[in-house]
Amino acid sequence: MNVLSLTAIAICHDMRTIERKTMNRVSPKPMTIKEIAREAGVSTQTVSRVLNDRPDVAKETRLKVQHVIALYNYEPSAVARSLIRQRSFTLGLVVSHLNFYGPSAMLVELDQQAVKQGYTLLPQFIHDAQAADAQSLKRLIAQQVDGVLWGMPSISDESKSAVSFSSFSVPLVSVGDPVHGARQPVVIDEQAGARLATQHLIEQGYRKIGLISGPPDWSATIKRQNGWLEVMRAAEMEVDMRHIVQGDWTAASGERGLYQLVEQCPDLDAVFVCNDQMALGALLAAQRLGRAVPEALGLVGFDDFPESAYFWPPLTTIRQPWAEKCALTVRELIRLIEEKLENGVSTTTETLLLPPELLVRESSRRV
Amino acid sequence: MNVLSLTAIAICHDMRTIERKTMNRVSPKPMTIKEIAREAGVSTQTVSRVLNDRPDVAKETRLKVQHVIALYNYEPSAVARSLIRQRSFTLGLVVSHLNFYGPSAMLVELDQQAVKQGYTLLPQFIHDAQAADAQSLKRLIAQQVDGVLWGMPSISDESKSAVSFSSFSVPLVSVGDPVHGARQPVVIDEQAGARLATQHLIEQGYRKIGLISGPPDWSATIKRQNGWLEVMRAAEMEVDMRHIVQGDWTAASGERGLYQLVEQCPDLDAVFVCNDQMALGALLAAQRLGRAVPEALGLVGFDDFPESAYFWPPLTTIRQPWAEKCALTVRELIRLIEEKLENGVSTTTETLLLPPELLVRESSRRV
DNA sequence: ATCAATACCGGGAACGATAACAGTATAACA
DNA sequence: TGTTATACTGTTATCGTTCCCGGTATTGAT
Repeated sequence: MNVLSLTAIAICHDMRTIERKTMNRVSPKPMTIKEIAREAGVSTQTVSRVLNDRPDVAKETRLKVQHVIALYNYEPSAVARSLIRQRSFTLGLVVSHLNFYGPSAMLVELDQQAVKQGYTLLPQFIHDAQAADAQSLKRLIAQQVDGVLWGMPSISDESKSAVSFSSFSVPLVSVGDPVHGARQPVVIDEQAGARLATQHLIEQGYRKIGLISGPPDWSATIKRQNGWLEVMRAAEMEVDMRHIVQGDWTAASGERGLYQLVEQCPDLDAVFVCNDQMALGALLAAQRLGRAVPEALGLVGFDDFPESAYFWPPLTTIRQPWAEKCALTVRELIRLIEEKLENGVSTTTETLLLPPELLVRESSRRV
Repeated sequence: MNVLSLTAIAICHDMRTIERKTMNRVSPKPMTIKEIAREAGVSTQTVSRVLNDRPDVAKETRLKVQHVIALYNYEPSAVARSLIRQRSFTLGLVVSHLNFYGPSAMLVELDQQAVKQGYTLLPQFIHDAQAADAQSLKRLIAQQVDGVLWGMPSISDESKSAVSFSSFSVPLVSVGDPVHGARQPVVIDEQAGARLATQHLIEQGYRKIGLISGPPDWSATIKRQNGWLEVMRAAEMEVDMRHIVQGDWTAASGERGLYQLVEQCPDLDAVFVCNDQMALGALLAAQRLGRAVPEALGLVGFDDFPESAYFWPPLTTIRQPWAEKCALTVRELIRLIEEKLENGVSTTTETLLLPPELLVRESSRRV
């Protein structure tokens, strides 16, 4: 590639010339199994047998049918299939806060895993987190999903009561907040993660450790807060309300949080920030306050946001095994579905607790 | 909230105690319209009329039916509906790279807009970007989607040929890369954005401006690169291959990119980085090279990543009107669908070109 | 009292596929 | 020759809903 070729591309890609196209293309209706059958000179049943790889079709017939299918680029209607089979090979997912790293990372992980197991993911995005209720589940059921993943990371007022969750016609497991009626096959031990973070700060010699927490309706907030509290107590450190401020997971709230914290508690020498975005805000605040990190202020985040390693200074944080959690949860849901299909009953399994991991980078290593 | 209450929460939320639950709940099959009809003492036809708010039902009958529906928490099967109506009120979306900010932001925007217009979004996530082909479209068609949004931000080898895209049974528009057979109702003028960014650096007095670009198979890369090139040419600045390095949108590649750039071109005094994550990496590299930003190195990013304002120094960048683009594109797709349903033909519309916007922050303002 | 118009309701077909069953033809064996 | 097994194929019913039609009851006008 040289600069001359760049110019050529520049011209042909110039978007300032308004593009015109006609759209009057014919839109051929998709073929049906009946038409394929007619073309191939067999019954629809035989076509169906070919589609589903059943054994009792003569080799010659099968080839003929396959030929016609390929010729017309035919694809059987998933809708008609779901209706007759009472099965869609689809997993519903109720999720919100995709603008945050955690939920969005889990979405792709869940989809990947579902696809790998021969299922399709049907996500239902909740834009108003308070409005996630049984309604969203009903919509998924109407779509004939075989099972549902509850991925809401926070507790809405509706779902707190959640009467109708328990009497539910398909298996339901949670990858997000605990919810009445849904099992959590896999849970990450965020409390232990918070302990790791706080412990690390103590080991580095920090003594007055504050907390910037998340919104109180997220269970993650509670768990991380409790982990911090436990270690502080165990180390017999001073803990009171002046050491805690509440954020909303955004960098903006992290910045505000640190200002507030140093005001409430001037001799503060470190902070455990409950996620990395807020930690970024706190880093900016520290910079503006003239407090060098980590020399004059220790800092640990949570989540291992992909950009955290490139903050200045690089952020020490807690990595959560999301991929493993998602993979195992999907696998468990599918197990429940297929087991229910056989026995009519789903068995009990225990909750698996996965440990997070501390990633030490410069921001919390005293020099 | 005081610290004592925190302890209480700590105990009841302690996840180290393994949770046990039995799952042998009854799973009542969802009700059908037939059962509702029987319960209400009317025909299924009448129930259907009530469900669809048709006028010719006696007020009394309607109330009775509605009561039964509410009683059993009945929801009509979307699958059966789609089958008979030949219409699903669902829009397919083919998309990849959800780990990046852009695609993920567009996903929520598209969904929000679709829902607002009474449709449901059915995303099909492509995990291997090279494998996005006509196959993914066939799968969506099998699901009876009424239209498809092509959201792939890069060009795969498959879709480059893309023979089968044009003869397609439902309307298809693109919110991502241009693709043969799909219109782009709305396009963001990224080239103009890149011109704004580069122009701004020149106005701040920088003279040797490098470029850290993206992967070559993203049209965004080409456009941003061309915008930079145009302005450099117009300002009669020196431009050759030593001023360009290629990244992959990640912060890691941005860091590497800057090292490489200053090596190739030691008198460099500014960089236009094609997205904000790479800009973050470049900021780290600058820090490590001992080049203060913006005094000793000007820097402008692209995309307005939510965290950019909290980088150090805060990042000057280009904001793209994604929300507007998504909203208008969805609206246009729905227009095409409904028009086609009436006339059988879709009309031509011109492509709308939206201008991005320069956000000046400290990283590119010389002091 | 007759007729037409209106309001309301139900019966049957259909959407596109599969399940269950019932055939037909050929081969194999007694 | 008859019986039975095997290989293959077609017919009918079905999933849950809506569309198209026809039917009855009520009203109002003549």
